Amino acid sequence: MLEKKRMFANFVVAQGLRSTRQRDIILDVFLSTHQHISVEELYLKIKLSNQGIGHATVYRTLKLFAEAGIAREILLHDGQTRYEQVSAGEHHDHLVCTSCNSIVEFENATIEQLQNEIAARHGFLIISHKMELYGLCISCRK
Amino acid sequence: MLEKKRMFANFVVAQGLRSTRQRDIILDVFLSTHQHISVEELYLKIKLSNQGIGHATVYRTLKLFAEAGIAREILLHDGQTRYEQVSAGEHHDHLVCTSCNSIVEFENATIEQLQNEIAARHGFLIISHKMELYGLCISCRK
DNA sequence: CTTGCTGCAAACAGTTTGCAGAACT
DNA sequence: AGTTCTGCAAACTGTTTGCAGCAAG
Repeated sequence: MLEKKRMFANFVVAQGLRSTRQRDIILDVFLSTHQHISVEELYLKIKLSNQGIGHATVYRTLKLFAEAGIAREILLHDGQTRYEQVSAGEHHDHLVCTSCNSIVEFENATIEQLQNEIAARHGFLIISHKMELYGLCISCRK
Repeated sequence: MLEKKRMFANFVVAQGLRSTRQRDIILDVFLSTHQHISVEELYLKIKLSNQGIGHATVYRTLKLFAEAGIAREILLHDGQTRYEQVSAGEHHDHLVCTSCNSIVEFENATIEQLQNEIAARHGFLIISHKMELYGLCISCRK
């Protein structure tokens, strides 16, 4: 939460962007949400307490959050783009070499997103996942 | 291939739909594709050899294929809906409910493909994999 | 003061839909 | 003959963009 505010603040500075009232408000509201929220839902939530923040700003700001690494775009099958918080405790997946047992960690947002889609299709609410790819590492292939 | 044509034919009969020239053509072209193809790409492909099949028909027909279980919608981040063939013999992964321990099998060619890409990026040769998504199933969510 | 940011409305892109005519059974 | 299906174009929906004014640095 504070962690993410700091992350975004750093990002803003690093990219030479500006800190604005709107971005602060949108970040607060976004961080107060759970699950994946659509842009429209977030926009309406913001509108409740803060007049005069437009759709465009919400769209633009969420893209910034994604770039800053505090939000992730989720695509479901309802034609709306949703965003979810990138949670700190997220773990990495693994490439495991069956020959020398070396392990390489990796992460891939697209796969995570597909996992969410699959879960949604089955009515599941994903809490965590485990993915391990087994094979031969570059040195053991030879 | 023939299998899928039969599946669709059965579906058409079962649902009291009609067999039409357009649906046959679209199915042929779709089955001749690999990977996930966008509706527009498919439409253009069809147009090459068959004049006068409209966008709307392609959209409507692909939805039918999905209902019939021979195609699957894929969402990437480019704003276009894509479809991939549901291939038999695909490896299944699992959705596991942490509350009632029920397990739902699923399969997703796109994830498999991404896994290969990731592996390639790290010089790995994938032999097998395991993916399990943990969460709450539709009945345990309530 | 300079430049980036915002809100608005218009523009866009992909998809869906209404309808009259064509095609299947 | 009775319906469903199709093609077209218009309508829709979610998202992006151009621009004039506003605000942060």
